[in-house]
Amino acid sequence: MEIIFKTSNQRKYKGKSLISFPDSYCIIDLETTGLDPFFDRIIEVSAIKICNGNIIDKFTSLANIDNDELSSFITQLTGITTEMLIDAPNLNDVLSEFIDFIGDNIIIGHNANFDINFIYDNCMTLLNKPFTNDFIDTLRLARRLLPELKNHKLVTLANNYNINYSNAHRALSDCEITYNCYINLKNEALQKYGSIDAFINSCKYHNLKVSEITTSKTEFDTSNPFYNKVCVFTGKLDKMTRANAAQMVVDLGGICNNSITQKTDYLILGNTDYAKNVKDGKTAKLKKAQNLILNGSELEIITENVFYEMLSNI
DNA sequence: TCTCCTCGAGATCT
DNA sequence: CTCGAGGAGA
Repeated sequence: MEIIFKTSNQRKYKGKSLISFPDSYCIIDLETTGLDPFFDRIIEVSAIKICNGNIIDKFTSLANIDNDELSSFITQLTGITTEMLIDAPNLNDVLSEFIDFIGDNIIIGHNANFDINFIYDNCMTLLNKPFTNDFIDTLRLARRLLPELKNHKLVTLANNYNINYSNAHRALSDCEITYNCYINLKNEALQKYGSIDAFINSCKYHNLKVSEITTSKTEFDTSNPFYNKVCVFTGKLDKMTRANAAQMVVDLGGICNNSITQKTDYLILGNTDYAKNVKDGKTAKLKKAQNLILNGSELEIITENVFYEMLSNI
């Protein structure tokens, strides 16, 4: 049996994936012989250059694959045939021109990592330099802006915005489709979030703050065990999310907090097996709670199951 | 409070 | 790859 070890491709100088909506950029798309940059080859390269919101230039070229036979699957998918590639220029030359065309523009593509990885690896081997441009992925934007869609394939996005998809799967056509999607996604961000900045902010890392959870209830059963009690969670609950559990506590007139203090009444223990960075199987919150108890605090440490039993007895 | 880490789950590109 | 859930540490 033959075992093939893939070289570790770290792509150390690869650009960053950005969430932003610039007015100057290059849309790119590739057609290739398959999905894997290590085994497969680029057969078509296209780009559209946009400056201050206007299309100012386009680039497209096929690239030969040394008279290799193109698979029928790719021919059927793209319409590109083996014959069409025979007289095409070498990828080496195509790539040089392409890199010049792109310059230091921000790249935009649908599932941009796919194209960027192919370009990066071929730049390394053919031109002996990395491809470092930052990029914007319309797939990533679409997942954020259109979570209601079934999926976020380019065809689905195009249908959603009534964009003509009939010439899809040739590189320049896909660039045009991606361009139209990008314009629409920008509008989507404005409409759904009020401003581009508001959307970008919503993408930033966001911790669950259980202390900020509110309730619509106005009257509480003051005899329930959570009423006016301060609860803290640690670990991952098996049967519900922490947000849901915290909501139940708050709905009973309880208070949730993110850290253990003198005022904490209950520490609810979830599962910490998954967390490899937890030493001794004890989270920082559990250790702190145990110390407080040793010093005479009334704080109670309860398991997830006990927590549910207390809830079901109400 | 903010930043960075880890893990598992779920997609998309030709 | 990216995201969400959650932890650790400054």
